[in-house]
Amino acid sequence: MPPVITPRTLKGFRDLLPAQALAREQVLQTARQVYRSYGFAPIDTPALEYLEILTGKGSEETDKQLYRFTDHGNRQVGMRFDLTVPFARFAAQHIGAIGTPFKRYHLATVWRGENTQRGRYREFMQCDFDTIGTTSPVADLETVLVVHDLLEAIGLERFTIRLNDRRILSGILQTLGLTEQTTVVLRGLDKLGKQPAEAVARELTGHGIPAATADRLLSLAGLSGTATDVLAGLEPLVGAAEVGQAGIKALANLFTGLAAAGVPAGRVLIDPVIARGLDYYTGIVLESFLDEMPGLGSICSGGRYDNLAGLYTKQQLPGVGASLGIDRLLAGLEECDQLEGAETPADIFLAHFDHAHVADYLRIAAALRAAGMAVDFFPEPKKLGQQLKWAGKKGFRLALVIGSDEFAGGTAQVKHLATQQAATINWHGDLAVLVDAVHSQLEAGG
RNA sequence: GUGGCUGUAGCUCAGCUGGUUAGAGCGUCGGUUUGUGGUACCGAAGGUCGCGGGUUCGAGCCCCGUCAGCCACCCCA
Repeated sequence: MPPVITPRTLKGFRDLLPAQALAREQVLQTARQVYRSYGFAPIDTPALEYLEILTGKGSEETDKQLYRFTDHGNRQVGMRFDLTVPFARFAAQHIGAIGTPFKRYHLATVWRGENTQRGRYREFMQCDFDTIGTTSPVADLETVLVVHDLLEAIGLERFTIRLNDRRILSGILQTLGLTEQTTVVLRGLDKLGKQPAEAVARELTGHGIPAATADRLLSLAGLSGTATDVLAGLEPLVGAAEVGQAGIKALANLFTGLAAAGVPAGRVLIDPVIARGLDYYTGIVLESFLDEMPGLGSICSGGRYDNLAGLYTKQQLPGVGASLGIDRLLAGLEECDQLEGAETPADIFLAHFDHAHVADYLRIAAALRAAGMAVDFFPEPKKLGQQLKWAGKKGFRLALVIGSDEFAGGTAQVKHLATQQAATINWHGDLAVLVDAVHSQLEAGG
């Protein structure tokens, strides 16, 4: 007997059981539907890229997190750590074929060799969508609308989209004379949600920023209320800086658009502290949070950038987009027990009751499937009670019980597994009648 | 990557200052006589106490390492 190998998965990598995989697939399907409803088209790119493509940005952080290796052809290879960089390469390479404006979505797995935490894995999926080749505010508005529609379509009850515009921050930094310390300031502001204001203030003054200036920056966090209120509060901080004024105006217009599109007030608000770590954002930036779990972090983030593919082409490609972190979202929902527990994708359980009628069962199952219903036919003629117990646990909606008595009488029993209510169908051996009856039972079952 | 906490049956945990064959609830499986589940009763299976090493007459309990999870920093989905 050879020793068994311990079954295990790598840190940050995990298996999905049916309930989790079904939940993920359902969200993916929702994302596809919403993205497509706005005209975004799917693309795909390889999981592996030439290392130079991925490290081109030169950020040491991504360098550290990259999974990299040398392949058998002695090529330096990296695994993609997001979908934006591969998209930039893709756009640069194919812009002649796709033309602008171009709207794409991309649902795929990415890998980051960073430390794990709740909702943070080393392998996870992102659901990106972007519009490139236009600087129109309509595209910005549409991005927010897509995020809103998506979160709503997923069935989230309580979520908040937080919006800001990098130009406002730029304006404030200009007015305060802190343009040189942009990185330090934005990083500090980003922490305001998690850390006490004093700690952030200390960090800022530690970088040589005068205490009075730091206080003005921190006052950003105190701004709250409606979009109009917050923007009014930002005016004096932005002062005469033109970029900042442009940002304020853009956000004001954006909120007008959101209202026109029917987004409920309160779903989207302005958070002047949102900056987003990535340095390529230049216009609006957004993050979204589950109201119940702010600690989970943003589940859907994005923004506008001036030049997506500058590393790979001379052509300037502005764009705007966002990304849903589906695994983080699902981790959050699972923790709140908000995931549906079904372990089967099929609605109908067909009991294997009378072994002599296997051919009939197969015929019935085929007819139901042909009508678009998913049917699971139990493989063995176990005791009916056990079959029903199994079916109930798996989360089927209907159980179809047809034994020799039913076959003799041309009837069938349909059982709603959740409520235990049963109905008798008279189909007289006519499959079409049976299919219709089962279908209407499914609809009725809610 | 750095620091802190944690790791006992599928799940949630108990296991007194280290001492004989490691327990409970839930779940799973089987049964409570012939064709009907989630309630009740009976019974069974399932753990080399994450893994490896050390200290000890003796370790689930102590020490070291390692792997994994959680939290913070960092960064982000």
